[in-house]
Amino acid sequence: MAQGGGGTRHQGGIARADDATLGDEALRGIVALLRSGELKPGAIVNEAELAKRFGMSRGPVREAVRRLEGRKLVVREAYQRARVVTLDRAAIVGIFELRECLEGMACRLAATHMTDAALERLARDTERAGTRNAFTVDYRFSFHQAIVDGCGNARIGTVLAQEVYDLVRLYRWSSGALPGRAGAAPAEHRAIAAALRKRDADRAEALMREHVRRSMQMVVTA
Amino acid sequence: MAQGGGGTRHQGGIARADDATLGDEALRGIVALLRSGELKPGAIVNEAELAKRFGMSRGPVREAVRRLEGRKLVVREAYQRARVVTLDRAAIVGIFELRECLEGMACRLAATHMTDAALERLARDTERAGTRNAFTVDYRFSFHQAIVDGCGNARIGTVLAQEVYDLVRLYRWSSGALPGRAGAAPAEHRAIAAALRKRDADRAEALMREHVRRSMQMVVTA
DNA sequence: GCCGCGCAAAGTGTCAACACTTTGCGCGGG
DNA sequence: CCCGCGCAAAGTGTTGACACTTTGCGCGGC
Repeated sequence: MAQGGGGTRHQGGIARADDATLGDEALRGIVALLRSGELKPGAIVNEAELAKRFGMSRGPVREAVRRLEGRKLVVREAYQRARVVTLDRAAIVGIFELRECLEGMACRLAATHMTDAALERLARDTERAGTRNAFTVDYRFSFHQAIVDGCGNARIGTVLAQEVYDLVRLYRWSSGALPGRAGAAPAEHRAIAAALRKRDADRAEALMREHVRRSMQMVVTA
Repeated sequence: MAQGGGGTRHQGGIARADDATLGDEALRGIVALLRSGELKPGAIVNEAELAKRFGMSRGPVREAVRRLEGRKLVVREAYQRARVVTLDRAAIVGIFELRECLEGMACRLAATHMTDAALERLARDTERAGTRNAFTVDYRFSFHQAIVDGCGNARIGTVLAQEVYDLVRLYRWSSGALPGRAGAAPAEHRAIAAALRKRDADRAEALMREHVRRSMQMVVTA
C-alpha cells in the first residue's frame, strides 16, 4: 500500500542473491562479522556504519541488531549504544550449565527417537574419529548436532543454537585445542554412542552431562 | 543528531508513563493483549492496527512484533502476515520436555546455591499451601519461580520465561484446574522442598523432573 | 596546572511516505 | 452455475528526514 519510502529494492546497487528480506540479510551479515572476529566481544555495534557497509538503510540493520539482542549476542547499554556481549566467568559457567541439561535431555530423547540406522552411523563416525586424527571441530560439531537433530524436539535444538552455540562460537572455545582434551573426548563420545545404541536413555543422558561438564572445566580453568 | 522524523515523542497525544522506549511499550502492550486473550492463538497481528491503537507509528510496533517472533510467541507466514503461534500436540510435548530439563537443572543448582533462610521460607510457604485451599495459580507460580530465581543461573530463568512460561500462559494451561491435580501437586512440592532443605541435589532434580512430567500428562491427555 | 561548564558531534528513537507483494473480490467466459 | 482472470485493497518492506539523548572535547575560571 504505502510504505517503502526508499522503495529502493533493486535500485540501491547490489542485488540481493536470495529472496530473503534485507533484515535477514543484515542479520546474516552481522553474524558473519561476529564469526570472522571483526566484531569482537565488547565492540560497539553502530547501526549507521553497518547500514552503509551493507548498502541498505538503517531500518533493516536496526531490526537485525534487535534480533541479536533477543539472542543475547548483543546487549544494549542503558539508553545508548549496542555492544557485542562480553561474558565473565559466571556467565560462562551459566552457559555450560544450560548446555549440560539441554544436551543431556536431547541425548535422553535421542535414545528413544533416533532410528537404528542413524545410531549405527553415529557410532561408526565416532569410532573413526577416535582412531584417526580426525577429531576436528567439524566432527565434534556433527556429533553433538546429530544427537540434537535426532532427538525429535526441534525446540531444544533452537534454544541450544541461540543460547549456547552462538555464544560459544563468539568466544572461540575450541576446548579440543586444550591439551589432553582431544584425547579424552573421543572416548566419551564413543561411550555415549554405545549407550544410545543400547537405547539406555538414563545412561546416555548421564554420560552426556558428564561430558559437557568436563569440557566446561577445560574452558573455565584455562 | 538527526532521526526522529516524526519527532512526535510528546506531541502525538498520550504521554508515556515511564522512560522506556516506545518499542518497549509496544512489546508490553502486545503481551498484555496476548494475556488478556484478545489476541488468541492463530490471530493475525496487524502492525498498522496496533500502531493506531497504541498511538504510535508502525516502527516501534514492528520492532516489538519482531522481538516476539524471537520469543516464538509470533510466527511469520512465509512472506506475509504475522500470526500468534498455534501449538499442536507435538509442540506442547516439546515445550514440557524443555521445561522438565530446565527446571530440573534449576532445582539441582538451587540445592547448592539457595540460602538456608530462603529454603526455610520456601518449605514454610509450601506447607501452608498444602494444608489450606491456597493452591492458587499465584502460589504455584511463586514456588517454581522461587527455585528458578534462587538457582544462581539467570540464563536458565530467562530461557524458561521466554521459551516456556509465555507459551504456557498463552494457552492457559492451569493444570491445577484439572481434577486430581490440585491434590497431588502440593505433596510433590513438599517433597521437592524437603529434598532441597537436605541439600540433596540429585533427589531434588529427579523429583522436579517427575513433577513437571506429571503436569505435562495432565495437559496432554486432557 | 586542574577542574567544571558548555557546545558541537555522534548516535539512537521515531515518523510519514513510497515500493513491492499478496490477498480477495467481482466480472466475464465457458 | 462454476471456474479463472484481472484489478483494487490491504499489508509488509524499506527509506530518508527529523527529534532527542548522550558523549567528548575545548575553553575558561580557579
